[in-house]
Amino acid sequence: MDSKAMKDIKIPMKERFGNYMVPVRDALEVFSGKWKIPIITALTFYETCGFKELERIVEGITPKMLSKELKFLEEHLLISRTVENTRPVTVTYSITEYGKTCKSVMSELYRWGVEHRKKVFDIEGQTWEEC
Amino acid sequence: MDSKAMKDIKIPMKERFGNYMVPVRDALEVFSGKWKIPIITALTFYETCGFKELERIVEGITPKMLSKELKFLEEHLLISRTVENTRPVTVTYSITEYGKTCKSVMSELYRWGVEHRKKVFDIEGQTWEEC
DNA sequence: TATAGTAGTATCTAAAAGTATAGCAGTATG
DNA sequence: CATACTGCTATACTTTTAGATACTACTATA
Repeated sequence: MDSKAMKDIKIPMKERFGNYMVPVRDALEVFSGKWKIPIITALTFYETCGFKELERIVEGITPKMLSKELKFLEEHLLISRTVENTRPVTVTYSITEYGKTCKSVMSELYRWGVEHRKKVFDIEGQTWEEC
Repeated sequence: MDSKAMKDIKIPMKERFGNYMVPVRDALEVFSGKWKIPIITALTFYETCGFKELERIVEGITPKMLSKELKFLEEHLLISRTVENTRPVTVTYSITEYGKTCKSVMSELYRWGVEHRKKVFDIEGQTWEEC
């Protein structure tokens, strides 16, 4: 008997799923990293913030990272940047209507993360509350 | 009038949300990176695969990365590793029941990613189908 | 004039993530 | 006995990401 006929050869992901991974990676590009979700959450909560305000609200971020992430989020249409004609010039960042659609993803990540923490860390005798 | 009383000072995220970010980052740890989702998807689809099989299915991955990611996913209880008593020894990796709970997160990431691609890239005259 | 607040940029460094290449131990096939 | 398959590991390297530190330019206040 032909052993090659016996073991069914599993075809690669791309062949099976095509570009299934592409939008998933797009989404991950937006949500992964240390700072994007905290910034989105801050702007979702406060609606509008200045640069220095965000620096204080998103604790630990450096101006370089904040600047970089804000540019990224603006390019991805999640936030908007407005220069106010004040002295000194102030810049306000706001969540866009589109940016608010992130909530569903973030709450799914949160929901799964809470369960995951229970599942994985309860074994090691830790509890979520202690963190 | 006191200007400090006028502008409401926005308190930091940690103070406002506590450890809200912790489970979100836990979830992102599992789903971010280049290979974890492809591996989870492959094992969700095929149920059980050998190491070399995964190397072929998840195209482009190196054995080092595959080994590393499989260890990670096993530690996080998403997959199980079984050594079969055959000659030569074969090792099979399977998705666990718990591992299947990733589906909800992945489909949310997919769903949002598809919309995002439309929103962001249609502007530049590209369409999702071309990718 | 010194200080502090606005919004950032520039430069350098460290750490993490990923890639390339090679090799090992075991078994089975021709 | 050479080749090729199984399941990996080791080493060195590059690329990406993030962080630390300092600095600019402008305005307002004491």
